[in-house]
Amino acid sequence: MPAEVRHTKGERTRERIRSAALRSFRENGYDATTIRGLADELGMSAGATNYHFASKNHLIQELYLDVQERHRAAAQPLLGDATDLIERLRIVFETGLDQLEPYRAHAGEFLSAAVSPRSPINPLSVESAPAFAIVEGLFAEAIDGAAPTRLTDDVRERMPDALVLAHLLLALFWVYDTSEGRQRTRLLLDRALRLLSAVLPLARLPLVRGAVAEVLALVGSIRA
Amino acid sequence: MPAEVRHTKGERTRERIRSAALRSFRENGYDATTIRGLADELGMSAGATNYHFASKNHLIQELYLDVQERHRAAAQPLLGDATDLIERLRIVFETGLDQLEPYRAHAGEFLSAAVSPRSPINPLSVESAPAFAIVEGLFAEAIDGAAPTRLTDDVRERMPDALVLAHLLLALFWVYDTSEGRQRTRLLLDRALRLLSAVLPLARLPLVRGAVAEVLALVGSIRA
DNA sequence: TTCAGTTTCTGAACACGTTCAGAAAAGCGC
DNA sequence: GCGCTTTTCTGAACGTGTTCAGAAACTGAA
Repeated sequence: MPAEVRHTKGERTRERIRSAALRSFRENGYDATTIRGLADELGMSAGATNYHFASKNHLIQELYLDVQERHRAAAQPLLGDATDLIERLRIVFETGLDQLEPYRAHAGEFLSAAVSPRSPINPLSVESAPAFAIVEGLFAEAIDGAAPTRLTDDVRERMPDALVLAHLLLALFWVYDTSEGRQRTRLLLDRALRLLSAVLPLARLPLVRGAVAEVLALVGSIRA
Repeated sequence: MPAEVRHTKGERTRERIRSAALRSFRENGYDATTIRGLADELGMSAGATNYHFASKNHLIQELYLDVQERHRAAAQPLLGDATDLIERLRIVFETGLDQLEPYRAHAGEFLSAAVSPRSPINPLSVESAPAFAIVEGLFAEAIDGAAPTRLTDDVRERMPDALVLAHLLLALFWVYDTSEGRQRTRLLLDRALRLLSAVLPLARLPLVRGAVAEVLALVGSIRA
């Protein structure tokens, strides 16, 4: 018996299924990854995978976590170099998109598998919260570490939550982006950040400020 | 032979399938509507439905058209009474949401069935263009019929396209809205329109105007 | 070591959407 | 009405995710 085999047999099997699924998702996409295929490869029956993961859908949750952890690993080192708020946001958005590239060829399959509000693994569900807490943390870090801006507190504190949703929207755009190398998504991000930097000072205007805060709060309320 | 039976047999069968599917979608949702169930009800074999509709997914296209035509029928009479641009937009958005209510219970199923970019019936696909042209026409009508505003032309002409996407986003929010009677979605719409009316004049500012036009153009480019 | 209790897995079954060879029906020119 | 072509439909088959009764493997206390 190898020295490092701790945990129960179940945990080991679960991990084997997890890593085989992640690899197959990346190589073959969601649809072409079949339960029976995974089971054959691992020398077990199809039903066995359902013992460890309630459904094929649940395996995507593992993919979320994997992507978000890579996102953090990619973004944090770069955040050290920038002080401007917009530039820091750009870093988080850009590195986030980078993590999606391996799944580009099959992005639509994952989208439709993940998007149903009934699904326990939809991005806004409670079950997905741990994964998206990572991204929210990144945005909070980007804001907190920026040179002092003239944001009012009510707007500032609602931004990370809204930015996570903006990031999900950008990813949605990315899925539908058919341009070479998804350059249109990158362009949109650049232009949207420019626009944001132009209008952010306006968020201090009396008429605008309250409306912005309200909309941000409502938008944020959609997450479970 | 009845007097009004024109068309070929195929057209009549296709129509029978269509209306049975729309009724079942409304009553039972997408998942619980099975091909075999429809076929039994209509006294035909399952394969027959596939002859008329390439896939179950394609039946949703019929639902799109149905919803959009009801949308137009609901919005147009009300547009006669309003002259303010924001109020006219509100009418189009509100009546659009109204049409979704019958499908509320199963909205998630339809979303995940419709959302894949690979699917021929995703809302941004060429195949969906006829349905969404209706909504785009409604928004264009809302803008054109409004009292003169101070919009610049480059922004004005890109608005209908962007508003259709805004409408899709609002519908996305609606799908995830768990509040009683989807009141949060209505509230968000109200507040977003208020915000829009506060910032729309700012779109004339030199620095902002170009950025707005660029972002609108990019956002619109996502539609096939 | 033994054995009872728990965890893990098997293998068959089910309902589903879809495909397709070929049968049946419809339509049409004569 | 006849014969031929085209349209429409059948019925069986396939592969899919999922379920579940019961078998097997594992675990820990006696």
